[in-house]
Amino acid sequence: MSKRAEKTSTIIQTTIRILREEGAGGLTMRKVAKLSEIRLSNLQYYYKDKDALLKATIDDYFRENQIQVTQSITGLPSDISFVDLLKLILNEALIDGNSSERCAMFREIWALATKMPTIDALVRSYYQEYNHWLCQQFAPYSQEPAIIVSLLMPYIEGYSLMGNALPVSKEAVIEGLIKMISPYTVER
Amino acid sequence: MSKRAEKTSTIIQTTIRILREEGAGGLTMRKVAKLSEIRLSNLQYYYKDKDALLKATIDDYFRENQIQVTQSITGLPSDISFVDLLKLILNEALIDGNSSERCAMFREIWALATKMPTIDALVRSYYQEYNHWLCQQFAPYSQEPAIIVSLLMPYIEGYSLMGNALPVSKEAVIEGLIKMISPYTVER
DNA sequence: ACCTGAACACCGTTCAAGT
DNA sequence: ACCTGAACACCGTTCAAGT
Repeated sequence: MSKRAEKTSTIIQTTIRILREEGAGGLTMRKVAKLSEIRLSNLQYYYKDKDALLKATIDDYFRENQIQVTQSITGLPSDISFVDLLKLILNEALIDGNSSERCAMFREIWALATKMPTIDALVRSYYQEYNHWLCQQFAPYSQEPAIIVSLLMPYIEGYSLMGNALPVSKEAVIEGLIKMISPYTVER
Repeated sequence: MSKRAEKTSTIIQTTIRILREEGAGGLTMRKVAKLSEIRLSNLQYYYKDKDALLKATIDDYFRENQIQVTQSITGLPSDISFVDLLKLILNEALIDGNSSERCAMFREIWALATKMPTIDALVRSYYQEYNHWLCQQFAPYSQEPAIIVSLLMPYIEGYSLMGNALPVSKEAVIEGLIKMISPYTVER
């Protein structure tokens, strides 16, 4: 690994850590520099300002995330029923946003995206790739995977924001979601 | 209106404006003071620190918001069909998060809530009241309004985050949502 | 190409002091 | 009760200077 690659890697990792633990408000160039054990001016040599650092960090974060997500489904028995697959996915995906570091990170990213077009583009293409991949996973089970994905994915993200304020339980929600998707399912 | 009420009101309004236009990152006590035409130390007399100002502001913002939301549905013909009512609501509620000031505000609030328990509580009770009110609106049309609300509301919030990255159009999504809700509908 | 420190205008918070 | 300015430690960014 080149010197540049090594340094930028530790910088990005420190930035992700701070973002996770303290949010964008707690992220300062000086803190990143100190925790990365370099000088402020050296940090600025690699990332000329805070925006550049944020862009690179979120870009990297999405890449990591995509790998994790992809691995989470592969390795399942290939003869699993669609309903069981959905139950599995929903049980993992529907989480209280306050309990999860991943959700905290995404909330910061969503807020940043409204003010930084470059990050907004990153978010959008992340979701597009995710959706596309999920469509492929659902294709064997449905003739309209696109509509299933379009009904599920926003719900999952929204649930992380207000799932703890709903009048029915998570189990009831999952049951309802699966019932709503069943018309799009295909017998095999 | 008392002096205190007058001053705090302009302070809160300025804060909302800055939050909307520049986000929490662009909000500074000094900027709020200047735009409210008072001294920094005077601002701090009313709100002892940034957290206190944010809490009061978001509290106020939710109150305003609740009034607007409530008014948006009242005044509809009372013999409107459930499907038409849902179409109306969804057409208004499913919006691209980048185009709306309201969404920008909510994204900031969600991010703040992860770090500030006091704001998290505000968000939660806002959603709970909203959901409860919506359940009442749906009660005449369904025997299970709670599950309908629980399926719709998170979707609406999630759509503001990633609606522009879905493989199908907004119209197709609305059609799908209404189809999914129809089992819960009651003939009148 | 990579790294440094000093300087600048700004920030939140504290506090002793006024009316 | 309401308002003030000064002081403190911190912030992002710029830049001339080093290797």
